[in-house]
Amino acid sequence: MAEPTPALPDRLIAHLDMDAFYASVELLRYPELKGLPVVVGGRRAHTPQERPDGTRHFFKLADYTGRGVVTTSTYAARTLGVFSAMGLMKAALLAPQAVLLPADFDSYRHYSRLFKAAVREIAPVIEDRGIDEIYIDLTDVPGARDPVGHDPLGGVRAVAREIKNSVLRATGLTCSVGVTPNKLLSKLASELDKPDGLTVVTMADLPTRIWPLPVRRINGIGPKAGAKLNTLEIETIADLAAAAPELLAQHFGAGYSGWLHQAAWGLDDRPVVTHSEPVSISRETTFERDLHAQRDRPELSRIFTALCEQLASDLQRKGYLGRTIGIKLRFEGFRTVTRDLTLDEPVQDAAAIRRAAGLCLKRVDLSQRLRLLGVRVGKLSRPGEIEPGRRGRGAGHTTKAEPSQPTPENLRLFT
DNA sequence: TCTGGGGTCCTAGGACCC
DNA sequence: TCTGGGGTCCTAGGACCC
Repeated sequence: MAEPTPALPDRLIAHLDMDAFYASVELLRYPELKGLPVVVGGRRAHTPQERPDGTRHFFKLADYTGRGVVTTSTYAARTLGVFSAMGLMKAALLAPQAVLLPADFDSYRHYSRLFKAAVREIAPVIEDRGIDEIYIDLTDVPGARDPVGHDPLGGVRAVAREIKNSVLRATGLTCSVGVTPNKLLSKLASELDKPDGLTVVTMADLPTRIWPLPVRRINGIGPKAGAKLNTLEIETIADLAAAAPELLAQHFGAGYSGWLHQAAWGLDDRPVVTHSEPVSISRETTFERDLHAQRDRPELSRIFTALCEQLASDLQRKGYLGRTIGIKLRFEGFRTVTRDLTLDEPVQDAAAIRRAAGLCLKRVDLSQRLRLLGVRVGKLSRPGEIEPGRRGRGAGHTTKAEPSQPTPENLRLFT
């Protein structure tokens, strides 16, 4: 009698993450940079220059001045301590000789479409998680549940291998794939053997593969929750799994503490969501230098109008109207403030957005200098669509927003 | 050496309606 | 006149993610 085949999990979920995506796309264009520390980030103006002899001049990180951050770095740059979201000025201290390239999102979107199309031909149930990663439901992919030899997971391993090969053929880029019974574990698993990894993790592997990791690796535990867990002497996912649920409930809300416990035990039943509608669309910009509402009024006014125009064109191109218009301000010192206003009828044009955003602006004290200005549109609908969930509030419209800080001198600052 | 730009979701208080 | 409970919408802020 043959051994009974061990039961496969109900679901087979993959997480696919492109390796150092933006930087890798740049290396396709500039192969002479392969193996060197390269950083993508900052603003234009650092585009490599072609020399008469056909070679290229690249800008060095040391040459950079300004407010940018690292968007991606190559693995060579990471060994020097340069990681995503780090300020470029700080990165320049760690790796002055690293090559700096400006981000080229059109190109990244192109490769993003290519890799997703390649995956879709093999496994059509895909959830978009941004430009460089996806979840894939492999449960019903032909062959995924077939054992290979004595390996019950041989079939899904082969499918994942095929997906990786197909992505490489379509783009010239490598990716890392984790396959587990759910999204939470797959996201962790895809990182275990980066770059160019293929990692299959079952519930039985939890103690050896997942529990030794720091809690911060869990998608949903950020800097704040991570630091708080550490003060409770919860450092690893094993510590979190062993923590008394009452202890967690004392320090985190009922919902979050329950989720923390479930996550540590590798439990997650979220489905792979193949389609979703946007909730909001926004545009924001950080200034090269901090601007003052009065002294820099013309410049601020121009930027404000431009943001509204870009936003309106985004809405029109994507085919949405929005009923809630909001602004975001970031002051010197990084304090961030938002204001929003919900209109009776959805709008799509720059003038209406600008008008509503101007009303929001009047509710903010503008005595501090600004480093960022943003405009947002929410409560989106399609043209002609009856807005979901909107019930008339009568003609009264009683909740007229009051200025949260009565600052009459703001009234005509840059509106 | 200060920290981008695009998002989502959650919480909490107050207004308002039944 | 006082008390009250449920449900939804609006607004502001914050945590988190890519």
